[in-house]
Amino acid sequence: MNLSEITNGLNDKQCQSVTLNNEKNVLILAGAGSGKTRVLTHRIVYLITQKDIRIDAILAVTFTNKAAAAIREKLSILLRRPIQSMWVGTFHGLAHRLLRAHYEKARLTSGFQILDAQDQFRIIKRLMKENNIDESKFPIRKVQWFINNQKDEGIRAQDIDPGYNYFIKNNLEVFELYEAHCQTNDLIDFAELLIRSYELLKNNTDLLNHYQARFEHILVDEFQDTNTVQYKWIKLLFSGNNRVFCVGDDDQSIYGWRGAKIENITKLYTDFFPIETIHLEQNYRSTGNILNASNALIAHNTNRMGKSLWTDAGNGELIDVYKARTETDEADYVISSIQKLITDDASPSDCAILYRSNAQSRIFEEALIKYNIPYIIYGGLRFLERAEIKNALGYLRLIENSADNVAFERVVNFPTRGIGNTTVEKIRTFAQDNHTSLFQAAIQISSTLPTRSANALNGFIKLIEQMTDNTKYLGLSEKVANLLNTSGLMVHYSNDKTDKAGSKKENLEELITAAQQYNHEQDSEMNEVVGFISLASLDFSGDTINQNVQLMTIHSAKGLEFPYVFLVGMEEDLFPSRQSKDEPHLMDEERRLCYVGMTRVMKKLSLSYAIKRFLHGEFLHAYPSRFLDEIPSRYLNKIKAKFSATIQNYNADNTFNQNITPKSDGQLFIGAPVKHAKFGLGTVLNFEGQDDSVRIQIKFKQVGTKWLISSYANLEFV
DNA sequence: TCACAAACCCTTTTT
DNA sequence: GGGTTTGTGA
Repeated sequence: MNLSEITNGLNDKQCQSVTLNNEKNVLILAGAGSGKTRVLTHRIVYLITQKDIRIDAILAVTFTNKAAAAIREKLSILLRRPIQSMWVGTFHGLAHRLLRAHYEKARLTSGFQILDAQDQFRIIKRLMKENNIDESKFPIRKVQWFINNQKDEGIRAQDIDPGYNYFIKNNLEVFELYEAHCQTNDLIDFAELLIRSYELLKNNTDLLNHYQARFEHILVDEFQDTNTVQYKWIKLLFSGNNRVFCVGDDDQSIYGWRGAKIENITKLYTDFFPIETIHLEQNYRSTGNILNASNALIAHNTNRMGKSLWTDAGNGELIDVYKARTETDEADYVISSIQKLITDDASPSDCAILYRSNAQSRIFEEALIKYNIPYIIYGGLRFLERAEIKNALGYLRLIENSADNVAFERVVNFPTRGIGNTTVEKIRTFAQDNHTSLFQAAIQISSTLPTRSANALNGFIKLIEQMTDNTKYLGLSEKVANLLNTSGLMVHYSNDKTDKAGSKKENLEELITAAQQYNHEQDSEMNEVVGFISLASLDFSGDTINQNVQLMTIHSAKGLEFPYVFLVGMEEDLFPSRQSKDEPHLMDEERRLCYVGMTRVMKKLSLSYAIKRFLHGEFLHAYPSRFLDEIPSRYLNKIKAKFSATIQNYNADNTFNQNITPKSDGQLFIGAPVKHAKFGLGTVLNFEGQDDSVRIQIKFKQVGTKWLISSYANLEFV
C-alpha cells in the first residue's frame, strides 16, 4: 500500500495528523464531525504499512463497543490482512482480557465473574441487610455510587480515612464488606476491571515490562472521557520508549458524573512531554446554521480549550423550534414531522429522537405506534439486562461453573420450586463457615434439612447435574436451547399471564439466536461459553442495521450522526436537568451535552419543548430551556402556532424499505398478509436480517404491531 | 411457601 | 406512572 492510498480524501490537517513522525506523542483536538475516528484508523494503517510497526504492537482503546467494532472493521478493510493480534477494544474489554490472561497474578481464579450494576446492587443490598445497616438512612443507590466513585478514582476501602464523618464511615463499612465479599466470591464489577488490571500491571514489573515493550503505539479515542484509573492505566503502559496518540474534544466531555476528568487532556502536556497538538476544526457533517448555533451555545461555557468548527457546506435550513402545549402535543408534532419526512422519501432510520433521560421515551414510543412507524429504542432496559435473559444466563453460568454463587442465588428458586428464603439462608451460612460454594454447600446440607425442603433442594441439585451432563458436548446455541427447556424457564414464561404480548418468551427465543450469532474468534482467551457470558455483561449493543426511527438518550448518541434529529424536552429542570442547576460545573456539562446532541445532525435539526408536562403523576408548568436563549435567533425558525397534527395511519403500501430484496421464495414482502397461531391475521410492515435470523415486523389486527423472529414464529403466508 | 393486592418508593446520564 | 417491597390469606 502506498502513502497516497492512506491520505487520499483527507484534508491538510487530517493528513498531517496521520503522517506525523512516528517518534512523537500526539494529541488531536478534534471537534464534532471533523473525522477523528477516521484519523485514528488511518494513523494505525500508516504506522503498519509505512513504518513497519507490527500489528500486535498496536493498542487502540475506545469507550464503547460500537466504536471499537467500527475501528476493527475499517482496519480489516484497509489493511486486507488479519488483525486478531491487534488489541482494539474498550477500556473495560481490554482490562478484562488482561485479567483473564493473568488471573492468578490478579488474585483471581479462572472462573471469575463480572458483576453488572444490577448484580452489584443486589449484593450491596444483602450485605447491608445482613449487617443491620439502615437502608432508609443510607440508600443503596447512594452507597453503590459511593463505592464506584472511589474505585473510579483508584481508591480502595483501605485508603480511606473516614475521620468523624458519620456518612463516610457507614459507606466505608459497606465498601469493606463488599470488597471482602467480592474477593472471596471471585466477583469483578465494572470499576474493578479497571482498578484490578491497573494494580496487576503495577505490582508485576515483569508483566508491565512485557506489555510496555509490546505496545509500541498506544492510541486512545475520546480522551476527554477518561477517568482517573483509565488515565493512570495509560500512563503506566507508557514507558517513554513507546508513543501515544490521543484524540479528544473537551467540548464533548459528558461523563464527568462517572468520574471522567477533562483535565486529563491538559495533563498530557506534562506526563507525556513532548507532545504535538493538532486541531481539527473543519466539520464534514452539519450545515453552517447548525454549526454556528452549536458554536454560539458552547461559547457560554468557561474554561474551554478553545475551538470553533466551520464548514464549507453552506448554511442549510434554519433550526426549527416548536413550542408544544403538552408533552403529547410535542410527541405528535415530532412524529408527524417524521411521517412527512418518510413520505418525502427519507428512511425512518434517517430520523433520531434524542432526549435527556430514558423516561422520556415512552410518549414518543406511543405516538410512533399510533402512526405505525417502525422504531427502535436504545438504552433503557437493554435486552441482556432483562430479568428473563439474566435468569437464562444464570443457568448457563451455573452449568459452566457450579461455584458461580451469583448465578446460584438467581436461579435456585426460579422458576419456583419450593426452595424458600429459610433454606437459602442455611445454605449461605454453611457455605460461609466452610469456605465453599453455595452449590457445594447445598449438596452437603440437603440431608440435614426437613424432608420437604430437602426434596426440593435435591431436585434442584439433580437438575443442574443433569443439565451439565446432557449439554456437555453441545454447541453454545444448543446448550442455551436445552437449558431453556429443562430448567422450566420456557414453560414458566409461556404460562406467564402478566406477559400478555409473549415478549418475554420471544426474548428467550432471541437469546438462542444471539448464541448462534456469537462470534467466538475475537475472545480467544476464553472458551466459548465464558466468552458469551462475558459479552453478555460487557456488550449489549444489539444489531444496528435496521430501518427504524432511532430513539435514544443524548449520551448514547455520542459518536453517531443522523440526517434528521429531534432534540426534545428542551425545558428547564429537564434539560438542563434539575440536579445540575446549582452547580456551575454540572451546568457546563449539561451544555456540552446539548452541544453533542446538536452536532449529531447532518441536515435538519428540530428542537422542541412543552409548556405543560405530566411528570411524576401531576401536571407541571415548564419553562423553555436556557439553552434555547443561548442560541442566536437568526439561526432559529420558531414555530409558535399549534401544529395541526392529523393522525393518519401509516400506509403499508407506501413502503419505506424497498431497497431490501425479499428472499427468493417470494413469500416475504412488505404488505404480505400472514397468519400467526396466537396473534391471528396481520400484515408485514418491515423485516430485517437473513435466513434463520430474519425478524419480521407485523401489524396484527388484534394485538397491534410486533417484531417476530420468523424461524420461531411459525408464520403462515396466506 | 406462594400468589396476589396494596402500599410505597423514586425520578439523569452508562461501561 | 411504574417498578418494587410489604402484607395478607390460602
